[in-house]
Amino acid sequence: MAGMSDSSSPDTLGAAHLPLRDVVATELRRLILSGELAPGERLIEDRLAQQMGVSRNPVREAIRVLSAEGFIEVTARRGTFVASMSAVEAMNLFEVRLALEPLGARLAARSATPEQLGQLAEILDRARVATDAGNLDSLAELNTEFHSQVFQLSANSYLIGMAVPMVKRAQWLFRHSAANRAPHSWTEHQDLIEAIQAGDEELAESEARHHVLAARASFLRLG
Amino acid sequence: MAGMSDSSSPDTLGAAHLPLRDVVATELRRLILSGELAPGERLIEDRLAQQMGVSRNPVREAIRVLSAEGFIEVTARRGTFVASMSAVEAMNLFEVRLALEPLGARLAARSATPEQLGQLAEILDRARVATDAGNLDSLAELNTEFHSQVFQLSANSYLIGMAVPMVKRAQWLFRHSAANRAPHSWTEHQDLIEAIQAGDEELAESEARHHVLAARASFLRLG
DNA sequence: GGGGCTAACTCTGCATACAATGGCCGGCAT
DNA sequence: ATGCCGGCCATTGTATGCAGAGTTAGCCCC
Repeated sequence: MAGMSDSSSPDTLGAAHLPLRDVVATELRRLILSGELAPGERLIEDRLAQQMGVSRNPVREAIRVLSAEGFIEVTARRGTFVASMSAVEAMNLFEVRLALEPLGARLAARSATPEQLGQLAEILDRARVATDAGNLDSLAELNTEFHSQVFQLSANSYLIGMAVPMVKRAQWLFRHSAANRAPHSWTEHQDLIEAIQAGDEELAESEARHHVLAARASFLRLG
Repeated sequence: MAGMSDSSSPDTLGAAHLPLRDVVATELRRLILSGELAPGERLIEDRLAQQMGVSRNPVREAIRVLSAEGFIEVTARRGTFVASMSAVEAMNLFEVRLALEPLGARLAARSATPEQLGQLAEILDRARVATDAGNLDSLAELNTEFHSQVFQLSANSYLIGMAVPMVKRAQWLFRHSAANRAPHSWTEHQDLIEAIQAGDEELAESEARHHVLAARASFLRLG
């Protein structure tokens, strides 16, 4: 996805700016994930375009992308709305996570490189700092980053393409459902890292499953 | 836009006609799945627009969708190309199928309605006809339909959204890798239907896993 | 007072027009 | 020849304009 990093942008010199559609898509994702755009809220192309200082065209293209990712719902000729998530849909999401996160963890354990593991550990460090500072917003984003990074380690690009938006949807879910269960979560992450680091596929898969189950249980209690 | 509307639209109450972006997206998918657009081939917006008799705008929006679905690859300012699939990427796809198809089958066994089961059976019937007629193209599409329908039965909309494009990618893979292993495949499908019909979640999951494993093995032999 | 008709407005869908970037080709110097 | 430089062309990126679907509100008629 064009959205993130491009830490390795091999593009031309300097100026090479991202297409506006990507800027808009990223911004829309942020607005939705941060809650500034409420679930069910209608998105008016023209208004968004003016707010972001672009024409409607990049906005429309971004809308197609966000729609494919599940962040918004489009009804032909009737408008686009920020996706909402019913309890049923949340369970649906957990069901899929329960299938994909253990797979991602297993593959990560199989093929992670030391460098990548370092990045994972670094996220964990930043999470500790954020925890101490009580910065919950930051923690939510780090949580997303952590899970995305695990999928990156899987080295399965098809899985990555599916899972990264899924992880973001999950982040959105937590933001809207209730507080985050920060403390538990990160010790589980620690366990997962160790399993991946050890290259223990079975254990990594099991830890990931356990983690998602715990997240679901937590969601159910709060829901 | 010349008037081609009359073909399918009752014209009575509003709507009725699909947005061109959807028409274009569907057509592009077909062209790619059928092989009329070869992997790696470059897609020129203007050319596509003219061929389909529309402006570039619907084409561009369709491109965003297809890109999100993984059928094409877009590099900013350098063009869009029909996605190709290396052996590694094919294995990646199978890995994800191996996670999602058993899940879909399990959920289908849990919540399928008789009506839906009828539709599944009907696909199987059509497949028998196509098999007798030796119509391989038809069989490939029916295969896709079958797997998509199983996911539909799962009643998990999030899963459906992910899995349906995945199934189409898999169809594309078979078309490009080698002939389809029609005979085996459909007895496996029969077994899967029976498990779903019986509401046996464990068995359905197991049958689905077995089916995907067999497909992968077949692919590996031919690859 | 209520049900529908209609007119006006809003917004989406599509097309056309314009800008800017990247690739290509030929010329020039080395 | 080889390699760099500069302009041209093909193609993508972005903006604007226009037509028609959808919605809403007021009006008429019952």
